[in-house]
Parts: sequence; C-alpha cells; structure tokens
Amino acid sequence: MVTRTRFDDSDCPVARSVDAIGDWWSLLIVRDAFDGSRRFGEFQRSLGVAKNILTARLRTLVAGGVLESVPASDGSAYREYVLTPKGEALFPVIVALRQWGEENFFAPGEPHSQLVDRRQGHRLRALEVRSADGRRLNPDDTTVHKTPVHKTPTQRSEP
Amino acid sequence: MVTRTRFDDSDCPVARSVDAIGDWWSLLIVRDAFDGSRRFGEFQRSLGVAKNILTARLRTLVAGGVLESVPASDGSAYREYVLTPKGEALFPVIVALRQWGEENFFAPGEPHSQLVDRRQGHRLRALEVRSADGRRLNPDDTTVHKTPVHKTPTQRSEP
DNA sequence: CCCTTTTGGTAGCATGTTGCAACCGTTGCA
DNA sequence: TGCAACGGTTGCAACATGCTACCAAAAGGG
Repeated sequence: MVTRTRFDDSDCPVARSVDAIGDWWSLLIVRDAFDGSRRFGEFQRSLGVAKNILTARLRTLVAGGVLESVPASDGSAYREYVLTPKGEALFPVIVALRQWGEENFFAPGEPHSQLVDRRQGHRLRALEVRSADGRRLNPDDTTVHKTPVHKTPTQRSEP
Repeated sequence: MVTRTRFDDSDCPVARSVDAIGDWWSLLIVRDAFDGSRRFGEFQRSLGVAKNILTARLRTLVAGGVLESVPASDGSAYREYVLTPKGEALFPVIVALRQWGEENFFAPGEPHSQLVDRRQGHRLRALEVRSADGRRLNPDDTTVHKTPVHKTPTQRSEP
C-alpha cells in the first residue's frame, strides 16, 4: 500500500500534532473557527474549499477531538462545528503562523487580515519562547532530550 | 486543472504561511534542522522519508528562503542545508506545535522527545499570547480585522 | 399547504501527488 | 585501486485532491 505516511506513533510531539491536524485545510478551518465560523456553509464560503473535502476534514477534526458537532445555536435543525478545549489550545499555533506570515510574506503596507486585541484594537505582541524561569530563548539556547525519564538522558540524537 | 489549491495570494497571513511551508514533511524537516540536522542523509534517516520526496521538499524550502544550501562545514564536497533567518523565525511555530502535542497526544508519563532549555535542562514555559501592553489573551479576547476583499474564492454550481 | 431556495452533504471522474524500489554518477576512505 | 556511502533521479502504482453534477432534508414565502 502507498498510503500517506502517518506520524501518530512518533515519539516527537511535533509529528503527532502534525498528524492530528491532518492537512492545511484543517488548519484553515480551525483558523476560521477561531474567527467565529460555525456552520458548514460558513467554512465553505470562507475557504472556497470543495464540499467533499470540507466534509472529510470536518469529520477528521471531530474524530480527533479538535472540533465538536453540536446542535445549531439558532434553534434550527442543522448542526454546528465548534472548537473543543483541545482545539482552542491551538491558538498559539495559529498566532505563530500568522505572525510568521505577516513578517515574511507581505510587502510593507500591504493590506492583510489582522488579528487584534479586542479591547484596544492593537496588534498582538510577538510570541516569545521562554525558559521556565522566564529568560527569552533563541533556537540555539535549546536542545532536544529524547525520552526524558526512564532512559539515559542523551543530548545528541544518534540512533 | 486539478492542482492543489494555493494560498499564496490570500490576504490571510496564516494561509500564506501554510502555503509557503508546503506540507507536513517540510515542517518536520525544519524541526530536524532546529535539532541540528544539516545533511541530506541526516534528514532522510531521521524522518524515514523517501529520497525523492526529501529532494523535492528541500528544494522548495530553499526556493522559499526557509533553508539555504551551503558548502559542508566539514570541508567535504557535499552540501548542507541550514536555516535562514526566515527559517529560524519558525521557532515559535514549532514550539507551539510541540507543546500542543505534548499536552494532547501523550499519556501521562509516556516518554517523548522533549525540548529543553540548554542551560538548565528544564522544560520551556508554555507560549502565551499577549496584547501589545502585555495582558494575556485568550481566543475570545481577540478579533480579526478584515481587509477589503479583492478576490473571493467561490465554488458555484449556478451560472 | 405548495413551491422554491438554502443547507449540507454524496458520487463519479480526471488529474496531481505520494511512496516505494531500482538505478546511478560522485565522493570519501582504507 | 576498490568499495561503500552519499545524494540524488526515474518509473510506476496507489492514493488524495478538486471539480461538477446530483440529491434529500429543512427553511421560508405566499
């Protein structure tokens, strides 16, 4: 078989996250969910995605516990898709991608949709990676420990 | 045509980021690059990805300015792939995905690779979304300012 | 009620992409 | 010099994606 490679058994949390989200459409669905979209048609119009794709993605997101299918809030017989707590926890991921995109793929002054503080209407502060005691960390200030507790704490990754 | 949909002209920075990265393999390549991988073979062994796929991904990452191909640091005739500043700026994205994965896809105590502060060997602080003046923000505390829509992607059945 | 429109999907097809295995020129090294 | 490792390329089969057509149930208007 030539199925797409899965990462759900990887020991790397990044890989499992990536696997759980599924594909880029899913991430844009989540983005729209943060922005208030709830109905099938809302996602479809906002994204311009084919309906069969949207159906499949919503289904996997629900199965993965990122979205939840609930009765429509307006009393109609339709259903709505809302973020679960697990889905809401993707907020920093979306914000990080948004900030990276803003900084790297828009000309100065080029208009783009912008995520702002609701209270003051200002742009958000750039995300900062910090140590447990609050120091700002660059990539070089960090390292990856494989299997933290029960095995030899190796610092290098040689299999 | 039935090419995969591109988002590089979207007005949403998240969509452009997603488009620039390309696919999940690319993100895992970047993750490995943060972890010190530089050589074709290192990525290939670490990821278990087919070589043709890896070739294509490295090429698009270089073309997109995320990686850079430089002469090997050990003096050999081979080349190495290193993160550009633009690639290093993906650090918060990777960290956000890692933290989401750690919290949601591992049983308590289940071993997994862990990103730690190099100086103290401790786990990192969870990423926090903050306003310009430093208040912590939840998704509900933010809103998206849309820009004038220049192009609406629609899928219509009717003429 | 009856008719029309909207909503939320399925089904089928063409094409693109992925994964695998085989192959191949270069480079490194003993 | 010989041989293994490196860094790819090529070809193929299976799968995923996108598009269009189609459809049933639910709203909505008169």
